[in-house]
Amino acid sequence: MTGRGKAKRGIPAKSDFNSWYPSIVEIADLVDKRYPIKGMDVWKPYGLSAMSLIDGLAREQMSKTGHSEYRFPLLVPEDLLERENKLVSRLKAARAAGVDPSELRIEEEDSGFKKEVYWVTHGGENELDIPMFLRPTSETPMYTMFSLWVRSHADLPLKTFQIVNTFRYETKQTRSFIRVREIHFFEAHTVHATEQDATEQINEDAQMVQNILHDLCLPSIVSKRPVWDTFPGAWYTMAADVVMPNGRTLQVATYHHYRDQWAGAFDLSYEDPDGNTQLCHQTTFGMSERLLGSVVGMHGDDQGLIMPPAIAPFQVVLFPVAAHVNENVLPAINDLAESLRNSGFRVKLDDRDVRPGVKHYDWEIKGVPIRLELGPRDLESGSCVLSIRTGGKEEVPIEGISETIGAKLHLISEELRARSSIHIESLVRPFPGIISKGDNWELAAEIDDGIIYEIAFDGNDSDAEILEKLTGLAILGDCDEPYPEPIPCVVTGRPTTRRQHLARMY
RNA sequence: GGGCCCGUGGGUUAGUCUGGUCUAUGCUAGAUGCUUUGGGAGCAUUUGACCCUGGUUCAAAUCCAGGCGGGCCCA
Repeated sequence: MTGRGKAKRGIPAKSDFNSWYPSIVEIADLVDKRYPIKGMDVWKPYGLSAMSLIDGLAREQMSKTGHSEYRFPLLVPEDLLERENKLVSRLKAARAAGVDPSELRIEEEDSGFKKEVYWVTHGGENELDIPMFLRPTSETPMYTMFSLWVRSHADLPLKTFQIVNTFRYETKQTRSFIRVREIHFFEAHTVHATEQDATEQINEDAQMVQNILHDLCLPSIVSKRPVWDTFPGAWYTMAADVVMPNGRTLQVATYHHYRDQWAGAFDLSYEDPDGNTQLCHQTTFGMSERLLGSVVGMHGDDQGLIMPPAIAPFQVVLFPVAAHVNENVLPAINDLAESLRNSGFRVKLDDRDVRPGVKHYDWEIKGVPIRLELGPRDLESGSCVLSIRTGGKEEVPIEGISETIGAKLHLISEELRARSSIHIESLVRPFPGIISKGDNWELAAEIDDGIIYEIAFDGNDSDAEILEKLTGLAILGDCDEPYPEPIPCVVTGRPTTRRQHLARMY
């Protein structure tokens, strides 16, 4: 890390995160945002490769836990949506009334879902009898088929997933990977005989999310979302939030326990061993390219991206130095690249005819964990020079290079985890509390921008609203790590172990 | 949902307020040649732009209206 200082290719300082992020995704060649539709970027090979590796992590988890990959159609006929809308409306009304949903009449209420989807209304020049929409998520198409597939308890559990593009007509400001209109979506859907089985699936989902985030070197806050922030049709929603450098949280994974609510709407039932018909219990688990967005946001620095080794499209980039003065350099580095490739590393040999400095900067911006240069001097000494993206440059022997690289990659992952843990800890602080002033509430002390506040909270919806109005922040929900001892709730004063967070969400 | 701002080569930018050698500036990126290679070399040659439609005017990148596209802030 010597002799640097000036901005590279106009990358804004990372301290100016709101400028840095949109610049870096294009400068590092992850996406091209110039496609003329808001919120629909072109995936460039480097970005797509990183995303595919993230998908690989998800597939690995799915495979280990007995999920099978499916692919459902993109288009959904409008009439199927009616079931979903009725379900959502009914649950919404039930919540508002504080009544058990089964005791409620079904109202013809438009859930508003229609506004968020893209519609296909024509086939050629002919208007379609039944319009179709582009899936915003796949409950509707999948559950329609599940009800055909599931007949008996022997068909359960049914554990499925797919990785597809989904569409949402976003009207808010879009951001690459963070808020997009064409979403690269991972969704796992499971069907179980009992609520308990479904609950166990939720636990399995929680573990899988942590496994993936570990590989991405990202700490997270896992919360059970408040009732008003629960996915439509779900019994409850769990979410993992990553904390971005500007202190805003980014929801990167959700998993929902549906109980038998969706099964009721989609006639999804099975015959139990006693010959009785029972409704199924379901879960879903979703992730998206937001995982890549959080990797970009969390690990990058003023020099560019830093790719965690688990998903770096190239873990090692090799380039020759002064190959023209010693004709042995090129064959030697080719051998070196080949041997690293055979050891299982993702390797790129950059033999472009440009000066070495250019290559250093290029690959630094793209966040390649290790750059390896080999020149005439190294041939003499039987060594090569490694530049580590998280810092440091050193000469190492070529003998045993695969082991050396493997160890370095491991250290880089550890370093990234340490950095992001420090980062998240520095942004989460205790809440100063609120004070009652007659009918009004006031903050006990000023709160800072870009900080996540931890609270003990045991209040209801309107208590939460007081907090959210006062702070301009949102409640993430019940953290999966409650307080060991009860603490007075910041609003009601009742002792509670419910640890929650207030944050500005993306 | 409410408000504000901006559209000039691939990127970035000057020019717009005050219409006129603007035949449109600089940087960067691209191409070709020479040359160079252990952290962004140099020289020469060269490609490439006023969002669209209409209006005002002798004259529009510049003023006006509408459209399209993009960005920001607030609820």
